[in-house]
Amino acid sequence: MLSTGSTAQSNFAAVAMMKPQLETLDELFAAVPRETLDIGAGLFWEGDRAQHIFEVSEGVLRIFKIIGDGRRVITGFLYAGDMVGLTLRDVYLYSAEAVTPVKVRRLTKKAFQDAIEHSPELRPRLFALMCDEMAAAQDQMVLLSRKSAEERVCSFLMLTARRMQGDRQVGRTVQLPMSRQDMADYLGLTIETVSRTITKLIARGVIVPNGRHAFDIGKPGKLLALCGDGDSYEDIGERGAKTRQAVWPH
Amino acid sequence: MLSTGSTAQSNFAAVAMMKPQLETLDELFAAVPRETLDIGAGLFWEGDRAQHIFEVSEGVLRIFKIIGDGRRVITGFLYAGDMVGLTLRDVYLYSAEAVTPVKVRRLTKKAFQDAIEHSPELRPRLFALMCDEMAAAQDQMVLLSRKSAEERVCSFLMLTARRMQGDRQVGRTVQLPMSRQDMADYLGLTIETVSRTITKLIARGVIVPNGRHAFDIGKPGKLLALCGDGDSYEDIGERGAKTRQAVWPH
DNA sequence: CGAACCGTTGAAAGCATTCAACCTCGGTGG
DNA sequence: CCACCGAGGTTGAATGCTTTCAACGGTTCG
Repeated sequence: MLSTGSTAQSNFAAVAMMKPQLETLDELFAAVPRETLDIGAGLFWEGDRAQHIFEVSEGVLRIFKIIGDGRRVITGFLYAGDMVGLTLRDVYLYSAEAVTPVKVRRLTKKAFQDAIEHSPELRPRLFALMCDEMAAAQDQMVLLSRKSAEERVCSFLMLTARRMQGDRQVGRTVQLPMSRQDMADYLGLTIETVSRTITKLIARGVIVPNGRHAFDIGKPGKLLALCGDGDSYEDIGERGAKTRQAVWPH
Repeated sequence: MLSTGSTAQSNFAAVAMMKPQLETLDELFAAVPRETLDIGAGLFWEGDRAQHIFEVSEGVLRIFKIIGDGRRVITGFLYAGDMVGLTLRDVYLYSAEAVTPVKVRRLTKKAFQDAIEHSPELRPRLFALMCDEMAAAQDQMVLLSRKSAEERVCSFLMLTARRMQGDRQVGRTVQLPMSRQDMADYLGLTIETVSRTITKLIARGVIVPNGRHAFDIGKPGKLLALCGDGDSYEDIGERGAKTRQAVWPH
């Protein structure tokens, strides 16, 4: 499938000739022209033949699955720098749509695989990326499995705030480019519950509205405590001794 | 699928001769002695330094995270042939315990990485494995996000039945080695809800108890329809005028 | 200006949880 | 041998959080 031989034709060759030692996955896509997606436009659909790998270079994408009777589950939001469509299967397992105007670059799966296969630099980076994705997926399972509506919304605000850092996070502002419906479908709630929860957080001064799709974080410590992750940091909390089980003697 | 004692033997020979072309990830572990875990014993804990990669060669393991106030979320069950501890981070992101008596083999992370790095055969296999894991994680997000208690339990039964296939699935029997509490923590429900749901499924003849930790599937078609994945197959049930919303958004 | 979309708010209903009691089955010890 | 016990599992009733149904407010755009 992926030969190590010196038969490095394919469009990867062009890239390799210009700069034989790619060091980041970004650079892999650098030579490709950017494509534009309007708000709401689809990049690909669940079930489509998976022929390309994409890199988001601007904007926000939502990744989702739909089950039988129309229920939608958003499994993630992707920001600039994230990669989409990473799979070995022959079809995509989810759909991708633009939440905001989006710019992406695409590589054929084959080109991407060749590049990875030929670059000992890139492989650990790809591996790390997939590990991060798994970690995020597990955190999301925790959220969906055991967190209350308030904890879910607070976790989402914190996550998004963290993501924006270095990007455009001015002070303590969180940008939420997606609709309430998107948030609901990501958090496993209804649009009404999301709305009500946000209203309550505002009333308590935890967050301060700044337009409908941005909030200033009024009480960062409180917000963090309300995430329900309750590990360290919880200066505000009162919950007593935590029974951290003894380590297994083996 | 599993490496039995005898194949382990021959693989060991292959490795001993320094045969450079391993073809499956299984073989990587074949030369390593197996370790035994009693029921309930931990393999590693969330936060431990991640120094090893494990392969389950026998039994069932549960993977879980615990948040602040004792809430536990089981993110997966691992069966013979599955790998555990796959991460590039320096600490494990979850804990692993034995549900049944378990046998595992371990490789240091470094040894594993070296093997992968030197084997063009193995890399795509590892990649595929991680893709499968992501796919499973996303299915679980769908389950936790939008499925009813009944749909969750049925999905779990189907999943487990499928996993057992070829292994020890005799006829239409599903083995559930884990406790109801484990099931609840995996499905994002309480133990009582799991119990009640199972009772109802039995009453309807969808499943037939066969000891407390095994069920015969009385009505496979019905069970499948009740999973809520609602793609084809679901004409078996009665559930008359189900407002089958337009199928696909494109 | 009105229509459509998005978001908020209110009231009622529903599904899962919580609290509590009871059952069942192995294991144990008198 | 059998009574007792404890863990795991089941069942019942009440509570509660989120959902559902419905109406209203606000903003954007033709």
